Amino acid sequence: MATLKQVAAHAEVSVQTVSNALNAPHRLRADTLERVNKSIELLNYRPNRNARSLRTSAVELIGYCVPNWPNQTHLVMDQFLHALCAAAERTGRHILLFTAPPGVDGMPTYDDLHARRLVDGFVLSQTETHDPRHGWLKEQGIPFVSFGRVWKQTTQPGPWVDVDGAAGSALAVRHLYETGRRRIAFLGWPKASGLAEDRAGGWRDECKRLGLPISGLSVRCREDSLDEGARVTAALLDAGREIDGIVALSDVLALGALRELTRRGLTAGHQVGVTGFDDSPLADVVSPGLTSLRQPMDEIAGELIKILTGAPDGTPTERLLQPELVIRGSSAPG
Amino acid sequence: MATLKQVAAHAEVSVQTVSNALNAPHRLRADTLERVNKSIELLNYRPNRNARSLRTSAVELIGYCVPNWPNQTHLVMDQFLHALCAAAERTGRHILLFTAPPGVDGMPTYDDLHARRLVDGFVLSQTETHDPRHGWLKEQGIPFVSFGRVWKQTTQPGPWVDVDGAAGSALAVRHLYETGRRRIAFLGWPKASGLAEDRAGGWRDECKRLGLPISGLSVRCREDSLDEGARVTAALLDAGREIDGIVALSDVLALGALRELTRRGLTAGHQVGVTGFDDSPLADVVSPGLTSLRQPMDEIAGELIKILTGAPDGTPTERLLQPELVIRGSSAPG
DNA sequence: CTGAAAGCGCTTACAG
DNA sequence: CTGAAAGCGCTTACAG
Repeated sequence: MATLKQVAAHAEVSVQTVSNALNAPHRLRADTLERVNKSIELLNYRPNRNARSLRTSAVELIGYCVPNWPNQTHLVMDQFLHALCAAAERTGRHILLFTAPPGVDGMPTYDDLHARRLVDGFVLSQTETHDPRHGWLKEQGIPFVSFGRVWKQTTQPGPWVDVDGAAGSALAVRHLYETGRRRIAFLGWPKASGLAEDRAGGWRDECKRLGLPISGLSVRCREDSLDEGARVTAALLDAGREIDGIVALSDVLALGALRELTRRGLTAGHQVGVTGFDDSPLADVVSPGLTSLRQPMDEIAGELIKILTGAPDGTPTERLLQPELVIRGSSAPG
Repeated sequence: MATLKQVAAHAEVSVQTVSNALNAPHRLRADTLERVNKSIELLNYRPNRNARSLRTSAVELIGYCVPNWPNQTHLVMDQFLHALCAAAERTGRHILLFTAPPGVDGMPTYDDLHARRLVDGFVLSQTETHDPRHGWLKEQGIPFVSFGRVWKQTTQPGPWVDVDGAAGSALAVRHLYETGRRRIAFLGWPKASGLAEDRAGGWRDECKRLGLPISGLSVRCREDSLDEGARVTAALLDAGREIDGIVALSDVLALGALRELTRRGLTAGHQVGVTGFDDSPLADVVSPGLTSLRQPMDEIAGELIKILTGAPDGTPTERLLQPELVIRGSSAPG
């Protein structure tokens, strides 16, 4: 491997000039620049990143904790990681993956990675209600940005990017309404998580706005599973709610609803319109396909990187992005 | 941040001694070691990784190209990444994620990451038939290990770890046989990929061994989609093949088969036993669940890291691991 | 516009 | 067992 010194010798300039050619080319006279660049190319020179990082104390690496929740598979993680990676690379940075215990037990790992200068900062995701990581990192002065809000806190520590769940539900309700549905149920999650409340609120408000009934049409599932989605759908139908639309809080729940409809000889997208959330690979697995709310991954990733790497310190930044309804057969006009 | 120098001053030893306390503690006298360690703890010292890497020219980072194939979602990628990360961390290393164009167009990216010392080497996955990356990397002398074989080459460049697809199919056939099935079909893939041939071969051989028919029972799908799995299953049934078992090359294809069976009023796991490959999250999405062949992710990851970081140069290493059959309702005794 | 010098924080032979 | 010195490959003020 060629070094800066060798390039300098070859181009008959000082190392400083070569460094400038790379990092501040405008400082060089045109002919010098050209000569240096020729030498760089000829020697196939690539700056050693470790030397640079040591000097500048910036590693241009962003830490991301790869989640491991067997009970809640992150079905769009590959999409998210690809988008995050691509966004980081657009600024000359990369993503460093690591594992850590959940919650506060994982903080020493975050701290260590930062202290040993393996990363400049972190992107947090899989945010939980009362997530302790944000406050901890902020207190330590470790740079981070969160994908997802920490709910149930008056003011969230640090910057975040999230997708507007309420607007998503409203979009789904409006779409079902426009395809002729008038009794639209909502399938929610177990305990009152912030995310669930957000999406439920959007359903409720939009139904009210459209003059649709909501009483008895919102149900909570015990867990995010297909079986629960099916069970709850069965309960709604058995109770004689006469529903003709279902907005489910997740694709998994929505698929459960579809299964129950099929089992009863009802055609999803015909008698009952169904929508899910996140536009996971599951949405394309059923037939007809599941209408679902897509998270704008590229935009999310772009904002995360921009905030983490660009925002001047102390500027709390918050970005709420809009989901997009991907329409498939499960919500075809009835 | 405390530096080595400050720790040395605090412990009243030379920097060299502190370095030894960290990297070769056996060289220190017990009391010196203890004194140094106390100072390290007191000053909350963490060695700067960039300085270390600059000196040793090892970054302890392993590159992994995050795939982006919308048409072939990597359904177990999160499992793989978690296992890979954990295995790397057990050796003090981490995973660096990056994106690159597919095929030979991506090689400059690999080269650049290595030349600029962002990574020591690479883990390749999503290996394709005739994958050009292996030969290229080997030629450049860039360390790598492949998860998955490059088929159609007499001798594959570089070390690899893979899962025995033939053994997997054989396991599935034997299981279906043991639950009473005697006419077991195989759902394969479009063109003759090495992976597809491998798995098809296992089905064929095991059927022959058990004295089961194979003629007309092996079909190729045009793509890895649910619809194709369903279409091909319908064709088999319409042709009066009287099948009572289906070994599918992927979970997606298997799910298609299940859908078609359900559509015809047949109960999977009752009249027809069905198995898939990879034990993706999809396997748990259907009801009854899909029996599928699980790849031993932790073992795969462990071997990959061991080969990449431990093998002395020039030792070509090849590891073929065994999949495990995860039995669910789709293959319950008929 | 260009260059000589110092220094980022470590590790590695080499002496003692 | 411990220490003084050199050096990994860059960048950053600072002079000229």
